[in-house]
Amino acid sequence: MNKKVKFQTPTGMHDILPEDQFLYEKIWALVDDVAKFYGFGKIMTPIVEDAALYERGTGGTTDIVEKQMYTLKTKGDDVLALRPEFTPGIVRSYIQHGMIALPQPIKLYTYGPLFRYEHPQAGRFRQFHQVDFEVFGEQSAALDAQIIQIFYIILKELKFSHLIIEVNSIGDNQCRPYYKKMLSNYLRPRQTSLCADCRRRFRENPLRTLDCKEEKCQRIRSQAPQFIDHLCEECKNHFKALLEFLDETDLPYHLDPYLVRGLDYYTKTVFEIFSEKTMEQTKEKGEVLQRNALVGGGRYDGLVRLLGGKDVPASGAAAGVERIVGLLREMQLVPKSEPTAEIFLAQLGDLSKKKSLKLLEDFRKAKIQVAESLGRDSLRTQLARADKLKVAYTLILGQKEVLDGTIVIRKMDTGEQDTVKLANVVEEVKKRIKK
RNA sequence: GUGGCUAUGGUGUAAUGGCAGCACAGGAGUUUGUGGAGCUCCUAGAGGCGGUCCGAAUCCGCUUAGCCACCCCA
Repeated sequence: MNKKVKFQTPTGMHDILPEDQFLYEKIWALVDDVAKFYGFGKIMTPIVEDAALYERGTGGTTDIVEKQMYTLKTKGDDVLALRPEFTPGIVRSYIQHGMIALPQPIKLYTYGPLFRYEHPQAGRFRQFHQVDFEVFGEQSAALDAQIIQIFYIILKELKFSHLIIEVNSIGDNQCRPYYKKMLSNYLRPRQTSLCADCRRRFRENPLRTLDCKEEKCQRIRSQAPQFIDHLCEECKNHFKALLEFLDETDLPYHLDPYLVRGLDYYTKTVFEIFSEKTMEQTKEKGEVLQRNALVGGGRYDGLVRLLGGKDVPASGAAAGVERIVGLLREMQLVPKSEPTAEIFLAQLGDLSKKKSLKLLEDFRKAKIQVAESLGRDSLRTQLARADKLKVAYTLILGQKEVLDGTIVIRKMDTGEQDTVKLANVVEEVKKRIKK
């Protein structure tokens, strides 16, 4: 290895090695399956978009846009950004392709890498993956509930047990300005008692003081007017309908009146899904409750219009894949990776090595996984390799066998060996692994 | 952007200023065509740069990276 230069993954980014692929593949397959059933079509949008799409869509005052975007200038002087989240890109696609002309609702899903420039820590990376579901053109809370249900199902299928769904409504542009004012009026005389962060939040986005973890702030907010008491009629009804749908589906939700989300575009429904396990564990460590959501989302009725489309209601959510994978590992819910091969082909001598290539192809056609070690000549090492791979049978094709047109089938756990005709070996193996 | 902790073969670790050692993994063997145990041998290491010192993995400075926390978020 070169002593001077040591290349490694950029900060906050990781290789997903062959031995870890099965977990990701399992998640993709599950998501495809659930999405298909619920009528969501897969969409893949570019990893880079016009940076202005996020500045306008995600919101110029959000951290994501203010300090976490990877932007780049092309030779043609376009300013592009590595996507920090999915929603604006999908909204752009909805508008660009005139999906409004299609029968609504339009249900879309996707998954892939996202990029945010921030300091990496537990469950937080600069390149990470999300699974994302979006619905356009339907204002009913039924769709909000369905999205929550879909993510709940996905986590359930991955064997998560203690899931909790936090829901809230943050109103719309009818009632939110009104409530914001009310909250500000309440907070203003109490500013000095807030923590330093909340004093800043009070100026920038008073709603965010609601989910502060500082005890003194929590004391203050407990007396604060609650948004759900001051929703406008439409938002109130929408929220009520959502809760009824959730009751109907038996989802274990919890109304958290202090749940507000950082993105500017949310209206009405907001929700997050946590594993209670993470909460317990962080409590044990004596730390402040860690709120690493597995899933987060909500309704964004104003975004399509904001990005240049018609006034189309929409709702969506995204799950953090690395967080899911990390938690699966922590809770030891990680399934053992499947054995890579069922049988092993050991060969001795040039002639038999030549026959091996063709034989392997016969097994591939029969859909039987065969491992081999064609680079090695010693039978001893080949058997050792077969043993390590935990295959049930090893085929031994030696010089003698090649001349006789036969092959040895060795049962690894007992050491029993049968000699069969080379022409029949696929059939013979099939017979044995079926048992 | 701020703060705390850390950095030794591929992996996990040891050695408190004096020969970098161990385990696992990997490779070659263990009498020539039969695995799992044992044994023998081999491969492979101080993140980088500088400083102190006769001598640095060890002390100091800077830097890079990792982990964790704040902020914020999936």
